[in-house]
Amino acid sequence: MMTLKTTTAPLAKPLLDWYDRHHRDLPWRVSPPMAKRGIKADPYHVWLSEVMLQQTTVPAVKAYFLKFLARWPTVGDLAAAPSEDVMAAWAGLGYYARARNLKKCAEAVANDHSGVFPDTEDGLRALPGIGDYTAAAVAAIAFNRQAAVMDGNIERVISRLYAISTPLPAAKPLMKQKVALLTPSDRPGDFAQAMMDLGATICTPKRPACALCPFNGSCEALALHDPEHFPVKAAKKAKPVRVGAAFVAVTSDGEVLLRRRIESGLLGGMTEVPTTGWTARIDGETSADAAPFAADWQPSGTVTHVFTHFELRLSIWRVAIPGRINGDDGWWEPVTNLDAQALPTVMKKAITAAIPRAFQQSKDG
DNA sequence: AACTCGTGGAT
DNA sequence: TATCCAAGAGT
Repeated sequence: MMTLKTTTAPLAKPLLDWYDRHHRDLPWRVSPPMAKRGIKADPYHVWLSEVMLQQTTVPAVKAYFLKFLARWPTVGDLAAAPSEDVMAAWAGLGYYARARNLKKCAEAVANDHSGVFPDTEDGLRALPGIGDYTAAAVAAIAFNRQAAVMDGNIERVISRLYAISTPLPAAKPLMKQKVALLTPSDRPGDFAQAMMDLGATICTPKRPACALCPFNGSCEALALHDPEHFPVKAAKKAKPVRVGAAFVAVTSDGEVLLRRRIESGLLGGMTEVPTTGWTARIDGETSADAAPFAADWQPSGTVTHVFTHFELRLSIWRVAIPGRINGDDGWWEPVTNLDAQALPTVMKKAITAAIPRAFQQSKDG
């Protein structure tokens, strides 16, 4: 007779035991030894780190997290900060809608919740920039709620544990059910973090270290001798290549013409040098005819930048002029102050192509 | 449901 | 070099 598989809930214990020994120490995390001494996670720290970590690697986040925390120690401080400062501090981290929503969320907490984060998944989910994942993660990690946390790491772990052959993203609801069944009432936050650490360090996309995995006696993908086959994903679309131009004008006083992009869409609300009207779907003009003002524009090479869904090749034009010229919009910024601007990486590349040492001229650098 | 939305490191 | 992909959210 066949043995019915027991409920999967008992898998939480070997995972938590593994986590107690092998957890990563991260700046925003209260590690098990600290928790044992009664240290509680700060919801502000948990929320800030979770937003930064959305589609972003741990190494990239660390410095930004520490910088934000030093500059805005509480959610109230962040709520009171000028948006331009927040966008400039976020520059380089990508997905800039996160920064816009971060500010909105901080304001909502400060103004509508007396400066205290909601302590339930539903309450958190209603805030700007907090989706299914982040609501569950903050509820579990900061408030010890038994929430089912599902991110890319956990999708991989679950898809292998149960050898789920349905492609993502269609398989997400099933995977979330599985996670909910596994999540314990005791230490749900550590369980979620343990699952993510496991996915990041053991159950990796390539060459998973199954010999070290606390689930290796239960993993169906390992039993099939092909863990790398999971998760199955839908095919991706090819990235189109778009072209455009960027214009770097420098006065004899060492000022560069900058302007602000519209609030929505690609690089929304960020600062740029004048560029032509390229988008993910439409090529922009590449010649100096499209410059913000007529001048002796000089070609300065091209910059290639790969976004998530398209590749951009920008023709760079530069000109040295005696003094300011009225552009239709924008402002003139000292080259020595470019580091303080909300310049996304693609714009730093464009400026560097025209002014090679532009970002080595900061006042305190 | 399918798109849009950055960046840099690993393989 | 090309591809993947990393603690996803908003529309």
